[in-house]
Amino acid sequence: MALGTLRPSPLVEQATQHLREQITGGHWPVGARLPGENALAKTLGVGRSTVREALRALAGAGLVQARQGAGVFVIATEPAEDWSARLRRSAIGDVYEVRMMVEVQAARLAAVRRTDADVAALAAALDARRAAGSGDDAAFVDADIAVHAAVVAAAGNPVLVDLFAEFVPALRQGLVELVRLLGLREDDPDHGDAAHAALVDAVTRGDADAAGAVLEAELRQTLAHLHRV
Amino acid sequence: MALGTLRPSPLVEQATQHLREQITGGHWPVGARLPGENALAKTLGVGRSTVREALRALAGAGLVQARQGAGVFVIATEPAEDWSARLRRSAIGDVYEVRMMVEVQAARLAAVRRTDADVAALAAALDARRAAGSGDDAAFVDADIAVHAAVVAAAGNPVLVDLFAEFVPALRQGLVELVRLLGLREDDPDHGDAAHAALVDAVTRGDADAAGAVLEAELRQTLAHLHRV
DNA sequence: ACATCACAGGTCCTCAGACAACCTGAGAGG
DNA sequence: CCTCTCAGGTTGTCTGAGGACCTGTGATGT
Repeated sequence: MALGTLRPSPLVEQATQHLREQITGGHWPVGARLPGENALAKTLGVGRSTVREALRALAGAGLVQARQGAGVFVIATEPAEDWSARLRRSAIGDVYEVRMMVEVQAARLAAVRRTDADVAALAAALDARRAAGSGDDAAFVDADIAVHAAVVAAAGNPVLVDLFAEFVPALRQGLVELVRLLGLREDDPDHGDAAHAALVDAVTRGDADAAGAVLEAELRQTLAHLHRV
Repeated sequence: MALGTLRPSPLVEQATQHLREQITGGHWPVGARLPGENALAKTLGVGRSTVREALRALAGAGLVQARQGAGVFVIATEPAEDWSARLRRSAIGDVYEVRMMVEVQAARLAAVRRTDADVAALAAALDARRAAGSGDDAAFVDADIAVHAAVVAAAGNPVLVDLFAEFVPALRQGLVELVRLLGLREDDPDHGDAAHAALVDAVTRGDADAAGAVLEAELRQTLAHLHRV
């Protein structure tokens, strides 16, 4: 047995835990200013550098934020639950509706901002989707999502890319199920290739209205299928 | 001076960002041992305390773990951090752009779906915003955000409500700063009350086009201010 | 009376140095 | 081959110092 587990944890971790409890426990609400480093050091009975490292750990966790000359402020009271996981628990219809709202606007932006590199990536993703048409369901869904991700990436907003990435797990789960249940790929001989090609073409041409319309039509159709289930 | 005389952001954050990139970029895979604190200090051109705080921030984010006497080890390469924290680090302009895309569509949806309870909540939020017009900046920003949250809530999609909630901390931080820096409330005698009233009115009447247009105009104006900073 | 400005105090930021606690691997000894 | 010892390197902690920055306060001028 490791005797090391009995030894007291580093002071920094004790201090971090203590401060975290003050925050999550509501003693210091959002927006509150924490006592100064010297005061905290005295209160906790540790050195100033130890307090600084504890505060830095909380900052890394997104609970506090330091402003030079002003103080350290609480910016969140919870470790912020995983939004992506919450999405997976939500109704797929609700998720898909929001995804549609975001992605249609992203496609319009992409048509305006896409670079040459974006255009090449779009073409490659479209080819990959065609190639996956004969593969298994999961691989096809992945390739399909990759095309949509490429469109979002072409909008040139990193926050947008991150946001779409949050949707991917939930989308993947829901779409694989949908494809299996309804056999969409059999209903549709070209596996939706025409719609995706039209989307990529519109973005490449820089036609925002067409890009938005084509994408919205495609997504609305899938959304209708989801509501049928 | 390895980092130059100009300090756009605290050295700790620069060091944290640099180390984070090494990890997320795959330069240091999971299980790898980072160079010693003294070595990192020399490499980054900063003091050992600064390196320690940067490492502590990464530890708080769950990327690395320090073992006394052994070294600092990578325990995850993915930012495993929550989406909301990532938003706070993103450029406020990018965040605001995405927020605009989402919220304008939400407003259109709200105009179609709002219930009587939604209408009452909207009116209450609008009144609260008026009352906060004479309060301090933070309270006013909170009341402003509450109106927008009420609009999003009226769209009747729980995923949308969650998504907007993720934006709130980043928005709050950015807007408080903006209000303080530019003194927007002084430029605008009615504190943007007319625009908000028009938005609430359009949603109440069920006019989707008007709701989307009014909101887009207001958000685009604020976005322009952000780009001026 | 109001607006503007300078300033002092408090706060965080960064560095340097010192010592303690601890882990790891190499080598001595059995 | 196994065990023990130990030296070197590493993180943990504290102290002291000075710089940079923010904010409220009071003096000043209009």
